[in-house]
Amino acid sequence: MLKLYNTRTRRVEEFRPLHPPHVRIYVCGLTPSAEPHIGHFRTYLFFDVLRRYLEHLGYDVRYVQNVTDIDDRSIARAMDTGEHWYDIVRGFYAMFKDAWRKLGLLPLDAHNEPYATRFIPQIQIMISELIGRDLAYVARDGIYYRVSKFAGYGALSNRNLEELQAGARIEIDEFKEDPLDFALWKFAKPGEPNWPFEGYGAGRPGWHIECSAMARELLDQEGCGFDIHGGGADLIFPHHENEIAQSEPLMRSPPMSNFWVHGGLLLHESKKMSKSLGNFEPVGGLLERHDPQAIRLLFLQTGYSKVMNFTEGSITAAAAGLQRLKATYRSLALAGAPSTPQSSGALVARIEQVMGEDMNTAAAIAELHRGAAPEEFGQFIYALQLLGLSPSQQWMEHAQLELPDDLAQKLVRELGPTVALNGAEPQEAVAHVIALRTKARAQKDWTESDRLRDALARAGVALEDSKDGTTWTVRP
RNA sequence: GGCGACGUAGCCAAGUGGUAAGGCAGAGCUCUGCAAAAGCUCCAUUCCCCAGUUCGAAUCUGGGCGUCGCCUCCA
Repeated sequence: MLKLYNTRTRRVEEFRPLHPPHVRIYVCGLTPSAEPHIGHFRTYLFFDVLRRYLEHLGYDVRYVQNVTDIDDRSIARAMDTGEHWYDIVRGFYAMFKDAWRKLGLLPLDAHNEPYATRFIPQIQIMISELIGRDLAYVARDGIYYRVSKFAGYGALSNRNLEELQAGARIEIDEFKEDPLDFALWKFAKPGEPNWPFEGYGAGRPGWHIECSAMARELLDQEGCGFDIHGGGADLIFPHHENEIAQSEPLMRSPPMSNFWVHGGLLLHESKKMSKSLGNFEPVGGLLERHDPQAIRLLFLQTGYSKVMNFTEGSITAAAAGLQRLKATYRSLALAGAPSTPQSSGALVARIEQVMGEDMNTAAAIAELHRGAAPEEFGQFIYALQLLGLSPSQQWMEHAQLELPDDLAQKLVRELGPTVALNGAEPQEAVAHVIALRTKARAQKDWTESDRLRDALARAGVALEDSKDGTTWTVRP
C-alpha cells in the first residue's frame, strides 16, 4: 500500500501500477551545463528511496533518468572557453555521477540512462508526427509547438491560456506565432553542433521534446502511458506541461503518466538555487567535508515535497543524528544480535505504515531512532537499507571521515619537533602519539597526557579511552 | 497581476478532527584520572494572528500578517 501525491490530480492517491508487477518511472535528469549542486541531489535522493520502496513492495521497477547532453548553455559556454561543447557536458556529468555514487544512489546504466543525442531519430519522428497533426509548424529559426492547438495545455500546472498570455514575459523571438509556443527543433547557426533533419534543416532538439521521445521509446511504445513521471517542482511548468502537450495527442490512451510526482525545491539562504542566479552549493565540496550518509539523512528528515532551506550547519546536525543511529547499530551488533536483513516483522510494518503515507521518510527515521530490540536487528538493518543508509564496516568503527594527509605535519606544529613524526603516514602518526600518551598515563602524568590529546583534537582526531585501550575518530 | 506552497520548542522537523513523533543544541546523572564516546533522565498546557464551525481544531472555514516558489534556463 502506497499513497502518493499526484500533481496531475492535486490529490494524494493510492498508487496502483498500470501493469503489475511492473512499474515504469521516468525522472527528468540533469542538464550538465553547470556544476551539479546539492539541490539536484535532494530530488534524486528522493526518487532513489521511492525506487527502493517500490521494490520492497514487490514491484519490478523500470527506472529511466535521462541526460540532456545538448542545450544552449553548454554551447554558449564552449564559445566562451574555446573547449569542445561535449567535453563540457562530459566533465559536468562525470562530477554528477561521482556524487551519485558517493551518496549511494542505486546505479544507472546504459538501459536506464538515455542521452538525448542518441535519440535524434526518435525525436525527429515525433516532431514530424506533430507537424502532420498541425500541432507544430516550421518557422524561420526552428520548428515550434503550436500551444493553442492543444486543449489540455495548462492542466498539469493549473493554468489557463489567458493567464499564461497575461503573465508572458517579453518575447525575444520574432518568428513564433504565439509567445507561448516553444521550440521542438532549433536550426543550427554557423558553428553550432547539429544533426541533419531531412526535409527541414540541420539543427538540434529543443529542451522538452527529448523527454517525450525517450519516454515513448523506452517506457511506452504502446501509447498507453506509464506509471510515474518525476522531477523537481520547478519542472512542472513549462517542462512537464510541454512534455504532455507533445506526447498525449500522439497517444492511443492518455495520460502520458498516471502519476506526476515532484520533489520540493531546495533553497540556499532562502533563495532558490538556480543556474541563472549562480547561488548554488556545489555537491562536490560538500562531499569532501561531510559524510554522504549525513546528507542523505538530512534530506530524508524533511518531507520530500516541501520547500527546504539548505544550510551547511544542518548537515552537521544531521551527522550528529547519524552517529546515534550508528551507535544503536553498533550496540546491537556487539551484543551479537542476528544481523541478517529481515524484510518483515513489527518494526518493518511500522515503517511501511508511515512510508505508505506519501513516503513519510521523516517518520520512518523517527521510528529507527526509537531503537530496536535485539531480535529486531535484522529489520532495523533492512529499514536502513530501504532508506539507502546501508550500514558498512565503517559503522562499527564509527569513523566519520578519512584522516587528513598532512596530519603528521600538523602534529609536529602542535607538539614541537621533539616528537619524531616527520614524514610519517597519518595512521602511524596517530598511533605514535597515542603510544606516547599511554606511557604518560601509566605514569599518571596527566599534564602531558592531556597535552597530547589536545594536540590530536586540534588536528581533527578525537580520542576515546576504554578498558581495552584508546581508540580514535576523525571529527571536522 | 495570476497560480501555488509553507508558517509547530533556541534550530531542523513529523503530525489533516480526539488532546503535540523524532533529530540537533542545552541541562542533570552514570561511566572516566579528567575528558570523549555511550547510556539514562529532563526540555512546547501548546502549534503566526483574529474570528467561526464542532462535544472537541495544530489539523476544517473565512479574514489578516509573513516567507518562498512558478508564470524565463532550472532538480
